[in-house]
Amino acid sequence: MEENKYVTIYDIAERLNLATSTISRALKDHHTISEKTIKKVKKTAEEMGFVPNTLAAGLRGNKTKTIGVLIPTVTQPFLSSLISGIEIAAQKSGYTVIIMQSHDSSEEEVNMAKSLYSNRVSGVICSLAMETRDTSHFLQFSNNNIPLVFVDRVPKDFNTFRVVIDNYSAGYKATKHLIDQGCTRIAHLTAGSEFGNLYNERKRGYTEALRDHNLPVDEELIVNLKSVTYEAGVKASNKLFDLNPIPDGIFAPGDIIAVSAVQTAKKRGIKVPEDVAVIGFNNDPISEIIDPNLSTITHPAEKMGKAAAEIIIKKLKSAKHDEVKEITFLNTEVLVRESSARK
Amino acid sequence: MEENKYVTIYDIAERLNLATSTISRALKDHHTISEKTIKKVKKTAEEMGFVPNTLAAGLRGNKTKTIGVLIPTVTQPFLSSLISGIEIAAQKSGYTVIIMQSHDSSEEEVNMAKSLYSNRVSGVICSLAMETRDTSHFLQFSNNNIPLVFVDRVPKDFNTFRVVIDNYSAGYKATKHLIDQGCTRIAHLTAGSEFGNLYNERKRGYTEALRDHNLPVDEELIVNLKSVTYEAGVKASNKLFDLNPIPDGIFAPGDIIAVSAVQTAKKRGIKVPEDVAVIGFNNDPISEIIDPNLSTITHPAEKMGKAAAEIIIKKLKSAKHDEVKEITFLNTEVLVRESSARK
DNA sequence: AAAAATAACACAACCGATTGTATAAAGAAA
DNA sequence: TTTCTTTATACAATCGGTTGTGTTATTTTT
Repeated sequence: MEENKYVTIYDIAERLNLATSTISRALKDHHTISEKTIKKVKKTAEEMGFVPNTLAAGLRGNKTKTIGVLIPTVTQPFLSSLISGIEIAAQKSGYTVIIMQSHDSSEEEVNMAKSLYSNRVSGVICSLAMETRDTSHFLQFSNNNIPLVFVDRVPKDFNTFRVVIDNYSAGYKATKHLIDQGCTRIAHLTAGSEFGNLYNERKRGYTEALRDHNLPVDEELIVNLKSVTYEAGVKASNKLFDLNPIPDGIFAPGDIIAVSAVQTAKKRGIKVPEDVAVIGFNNDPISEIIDPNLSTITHPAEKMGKAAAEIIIKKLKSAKHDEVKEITFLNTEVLVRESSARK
Repeated sequence: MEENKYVTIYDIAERLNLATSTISRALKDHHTISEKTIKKVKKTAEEMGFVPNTLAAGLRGNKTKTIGVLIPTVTQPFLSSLISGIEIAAQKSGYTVIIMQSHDSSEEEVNMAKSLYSNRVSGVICSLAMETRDTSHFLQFSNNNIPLVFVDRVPKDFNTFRVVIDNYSAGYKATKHLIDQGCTRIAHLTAGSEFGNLYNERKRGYTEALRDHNLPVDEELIVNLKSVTYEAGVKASNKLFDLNPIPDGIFAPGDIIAVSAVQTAKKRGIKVPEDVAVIGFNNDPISEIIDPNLSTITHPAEKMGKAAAEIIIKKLKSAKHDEVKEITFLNTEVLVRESSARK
């Protein structure tokens, strides 16, 4: 079989009797190179099957046009949509995306951050591992002026870009929606420890909405999940339905959990939304397929990915050394479907 | 703010009054370097915050320990699980994963293949874009001895590694299962053109199973989908349920389609599985959440990803120039749940 | 027509790790 | 003590683009 070695600009230079610098510049339409030469070089490059070596360029220029993405997993709909958004925006500007999964382990996150640094990524987008408390492994990026954007699950005290939704307001909206539907005994499933401010914020929105509408905050209606899985949701839902009286509304901070609540209710002969109205979070694909359709809070995953990537790309272009790292809030909406429509 | 520049082996060398070659070797526990020096170098490297520059190493050694993944999208459960498997296996061997989405466009696939080549990936894993007919853009890999593995959606006539399931046999098994449940008028939803042998194979399994059990192959029971979406599934299902008599079994080559069939049936007052038994394909998360639970064919996505990555890593280790590119068949199983359990 | 400006290209250093080869020092063998 | 090994480290080329600075032609200006 024919073994093509990689074609380099040296090969082109030799063939055309030009200097490599001329080849390099011609391929980039540099103004000091004549039209004629540019045309000739490009044609020859094409013919010889030249493909530039990104490594060489990156090494020399100390920029790789690569965005590192560090997330818990790629299999959650929210996160795969996030990636999709990142990838699309990156692609558009000629950036390449490197993906690593922390599997919600801090230790892996630390290693992978190092690996991204080692790969000299131009920017980093991260959604923190559930476990992560200490975020000092991200200092290597911010200290070296490598744009760093946290998305969705963000640290509290790290001065860098963030792309998030307003979880407090989303939690408030979800709860208010249930109140508007006439619910007065609204349960809330929550998750995460005191560190994961994401679920805490939603919970805060929930309690505030109750207070604002003169409803009591009943601790027995707030169930803390060990993990955000279907099974954990079933367990928690059963706990709620064992109460007497049962809650007449449930706000779950994720669609999988909400679905588990809906199905647990159905199994126990409890009608949704008549006996208990349910609202989820994320607008996962399953929410509009399940029966009854699940009301939910939209979580603009792809938009968030796009926004995060664009922040990085913009930052790399301007190369200004500003200290102000803005927080981008994306909008969420209450999506009313069957599972909560009582009126 | 303190601006740490990247620390290089030169910096370490200078600090310790040693040659860079010594540093490089010490960091790799080379046997010609004394224990004492190795310890000293490693300690200093740690202190100075040295992180090796992957680009430099890659450029020099002409190997990047990077696996390029080129797939239609990351948001399909099957594909995100595939990635997950790839990433886990890659991580274990110190490989990095670059991901690109073709969005089922051939044109993008061509560009991205070039981009992967430009990034000098060590190996490539690809699931073809729906649109792709011509696969010559993958020759740059095989011609340069860069391991190339096609997964799931593979080309017919390209001599390289493949990781697939036996779609024919899976289609046969699914259909036979319905026959075993007593179905005699089994419909099949299919997709893809004559080029996408994946769906064709499943269809072939379907027709063969019918023939083997002396059931007629009725063309009006075979509906070709324009796209593999929920909406297209609803449309096709309605077409089937407009028939008189309606089919008593449906084999859908994907869970989303199967779910659409189940729900369309329910909406029309047709009972699943009593009036019509339904079996899907893939074992997507939704299949065990939907009511009734969906019978399906398991599609070992993560295993396939793992297998594909391992083939590449193994190939890179042996570096043998073998011409035999094996096909890896992974096992599928009929997963009987409620939607087809009539007995 | 001489001076100045510009165009077109060549030269060579550079990015940072790797690695074959050379050298110096220390110890062993003769 | 001299020669031969062995040990430990240094030297320098290399990977392939990029880019600042020279060096010729060629054209324009005065």
